[in-house]
Amino acid sequence: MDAVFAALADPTRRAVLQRLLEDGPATATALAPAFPVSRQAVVKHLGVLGDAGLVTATRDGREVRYAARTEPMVEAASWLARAGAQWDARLARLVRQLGPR
Amino acid sequence: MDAVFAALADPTRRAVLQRLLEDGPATATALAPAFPVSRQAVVKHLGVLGDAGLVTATRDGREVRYAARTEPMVEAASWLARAGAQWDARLARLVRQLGPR
DNA sequence: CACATGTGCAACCACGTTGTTGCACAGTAC
DNA sequence: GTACTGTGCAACAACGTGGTTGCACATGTG
Repeated sequence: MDAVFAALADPTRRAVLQRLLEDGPATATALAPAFPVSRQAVVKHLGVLGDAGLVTATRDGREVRYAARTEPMVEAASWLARAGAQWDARLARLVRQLGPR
Repeated sequence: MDAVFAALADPTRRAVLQRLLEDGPATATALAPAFPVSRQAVVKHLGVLGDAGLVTATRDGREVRYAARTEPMVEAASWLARAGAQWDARLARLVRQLGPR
């Protein structure tokens, strides 16, 4: 949970994640030019996202293809919903959608 | 948005927030003994939560009473829902609940 | 083989974060 | 006024983060 929120706290990282969600899997090298940082920086970001379970890396020949995962996002949303359900009708509705777990 | 996720990334901070959500407003001094850190540390955490809009501070005599706000939590949940809606049915349902904004 | 290209590793820097302690200051109570 | 208690401010240490660069290594391609 720590790792998930921490990963989402960086704007570049959120942008990388969105890109993977929208355009599908990609390599760090392919991703980097779309962002104002070096390839190495993107690799580090993908590492952080990976530690949080938000992306998976699969090797394909000499390339490493990164893909987004939604599971941790659901869990994060679930935490938010449960924490605030008592005080916010919208979050309470989300709890009913996601289940109390 | 950065500030909200960053604030939620720290476990102590999430615990403080939960405490405020469950037991209602409280002062930093009253809160501190419940956590394994000094009062000053709690004050700093409340400051971070405040910068993210997750708590508000209101002065009452010589005391400062902190209260939780759910608005940023809804926004964070909304970001998660919209980002992953395309790939996760649960998140897509949340988007319908929260509205596309 | 020789060459180009994608990855990985390491060092390094600047800066922010989390936590501490110590002390000053402001209200409240006697 | 004096004493107590809640806040605020500042300095400091330790550590993590985001970013860079440089170079080695692995894997395809001519």
